[in-house]
Amino acid sequence: MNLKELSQNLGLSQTTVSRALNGYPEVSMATRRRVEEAARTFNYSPSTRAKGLATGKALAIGHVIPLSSKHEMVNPVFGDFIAGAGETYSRNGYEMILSIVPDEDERRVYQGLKSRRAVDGVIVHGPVMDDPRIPLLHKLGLPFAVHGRASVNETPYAWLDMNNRNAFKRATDFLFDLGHQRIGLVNGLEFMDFAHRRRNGYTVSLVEHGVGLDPALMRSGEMTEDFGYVSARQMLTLDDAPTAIICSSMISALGVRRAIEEKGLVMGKDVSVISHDDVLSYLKNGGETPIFTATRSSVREAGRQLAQMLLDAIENPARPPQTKLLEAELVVGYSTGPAPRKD
Amino acid sequence: MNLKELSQNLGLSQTTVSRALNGYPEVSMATRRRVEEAARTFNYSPSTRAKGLATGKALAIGHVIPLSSKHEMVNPVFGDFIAGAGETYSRNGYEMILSIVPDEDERRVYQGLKSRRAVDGVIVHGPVMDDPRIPLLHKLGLPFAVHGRASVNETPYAWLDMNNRNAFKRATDFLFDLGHQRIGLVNGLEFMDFAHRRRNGYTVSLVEHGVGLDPALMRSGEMTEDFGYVSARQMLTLDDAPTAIICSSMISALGVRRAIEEKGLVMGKDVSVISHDDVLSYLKNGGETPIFTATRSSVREAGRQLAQMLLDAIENPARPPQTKLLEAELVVGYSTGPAPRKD
DNA sequence: TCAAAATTCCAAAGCGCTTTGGATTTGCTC
DNA sequence: GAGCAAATCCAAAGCGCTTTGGAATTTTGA
Repeated sequence: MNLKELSQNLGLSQTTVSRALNGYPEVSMATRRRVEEAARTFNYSPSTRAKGLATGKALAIGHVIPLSSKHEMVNPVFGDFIAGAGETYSRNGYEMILSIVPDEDERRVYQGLKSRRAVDGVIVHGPVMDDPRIPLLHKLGLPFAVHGRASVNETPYAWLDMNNRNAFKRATDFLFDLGHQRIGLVNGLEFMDFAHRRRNGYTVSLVEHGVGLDPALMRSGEMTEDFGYVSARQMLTLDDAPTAIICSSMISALGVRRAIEEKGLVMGKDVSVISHDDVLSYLKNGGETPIFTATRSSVREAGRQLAQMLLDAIENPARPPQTKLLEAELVVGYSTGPAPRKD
Repeated sequence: MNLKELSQNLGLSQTTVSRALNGYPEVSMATRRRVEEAARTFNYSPSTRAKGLATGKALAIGHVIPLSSKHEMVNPVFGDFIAGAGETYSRNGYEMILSIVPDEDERRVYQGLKSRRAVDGVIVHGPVMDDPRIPLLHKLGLPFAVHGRASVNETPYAWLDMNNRNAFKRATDFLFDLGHQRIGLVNGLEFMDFAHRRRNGYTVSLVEHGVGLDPALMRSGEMTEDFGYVSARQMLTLDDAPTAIICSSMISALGVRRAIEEKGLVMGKDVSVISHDDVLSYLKNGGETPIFTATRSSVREAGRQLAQMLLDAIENPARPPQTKLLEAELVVGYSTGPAPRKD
């Protein structure tokens, strides 16, 4: 069923039917109802392609997920982020189109999306320090919004980020308050912007508390369970082992816990652990009282909001780019406790 | 830059330029080269929308990810699957469009995709037993392919599945060979087709070995770390505790291991564990020698192949639906060993 | 050399929609 | 009941592409 058939069926012109369906005022209440009714029974909806051609809008947003050729890792956060963004899109009549791309092809993909006029804008995932995609997208004139930030870039752009620095500073402060002095960091890859900021928050707290940085307590890598395990194990075999560990992801926190328990220690008593919790749907942090003390910020909610920001920006290109910083909350679970006394 | 501008620029008609670009024979080698050259320098590529309108193809495949309103879980497997499928699409000039949909809206979404002519076909994710989407898609006349299978459905359809039954039968057999007699199962939700088949494989092996089914050793639930932990802990406190546990997911296997170690037992010695490993990029199962003995089948590879099957089916609608059953390999790691002697 | 066959190109229609510019009808006012 | 504004509707152009049906040019064969 297409517009022509529908309008013939109703004995109206295509114009009138189109207007009725799109809420234009120059059509009577009676006809509008009649048209809507017919559209429903014939299961008509306008072809996105044709509509797009006519309006010049794509009614689609692109998500380009980088797939590092080095580590071949699909960001585990992305499923939930996409789920959030998808809610916003479907509420606004947009499609989401997804490309998963080896990072050396990224430039080509953005150019393709632009020149094929396939999308009205894109979401940038997983920004790295001084991310080259930002000047590229500026140059292409393709509206975009970044999940996270890319330090060092000077031109303004739209982003939504969790306050990584602050979250990790607070987490570290919290551990100091509990009396810990030796605090380890199991971080993500630090060319990723978020990891860089987290380290920064951690560092600042140490400095403020007059504690020197110890490279042996600061690890950075792909956030797998095994990475958490290996990192924590190494730290815990040090003569001067940490009494607390801050961890960038729930998955690696599981590994950290394993290392602790393997040593016959008790998490939350001998060694405290704070993790960051993205509130991923398949990684629940316990029930009412969380297992891990964690800085918590829902990545799905971030998806919802950032998508909306991008749609707004597309709607209203004149407005300067919006930005939004979400504060993580600190939820206290069983994995932290007062520093054990040195005896 | 659009076709018109490009052709004016070259002093050719739109027809000729279009033909040159699409590999039609009625254009000389010389002009073709000239056209291709120009397209490249002007960074021209045809608008997908316009092309789709003209050809009647959408050049897009839809992925509708169900989001159960009950558990709100985004299937953690889906990121890697999508990554695989995406490779196939981009190689074939297709876009992937994604909808994440509360399952009560699924019907509407498929109808929408169809009536908006937004996609040429769809991939069905996460089939449940006797999945209603299959008759629905048949009725809509929307080409589709299923990742997994949906038992009980009678009409033929295209699918690609891992041989879940066989994998879990082999895993169970393997444990019997090692002398285990009490074997637990930590399965996914058993209204999901894959989980149902896995349980089936497990059951058949037990029966063949003359071992009765014990409900206390068979758990089914959302495959989180915590679910693995809780399930294993319960089993291990039984008087007649299992000496081996088979687990449907690496994530819950981590929980199973935790429960084992918490009891002061050693995995692979006191309690053997076999997991299914989807080879997710963020959940590496150790290095050369895997940590967990596992039935292994790459979900990313499944994505690649199923996408190709769907494209073939769209290309060639007359052909009867293709199906493909992938066998999982059994990789032996440190988590299994001979059954401990009863003393 | 000239007609027939290839080769190379083009004008225009059509895909399904929106939107402009106008035409027709209806409802009021006096 | 004439005149005018408001309400209601429509024909046709245009979005950027593919493709049909032909026209113009070149090559070939006798």
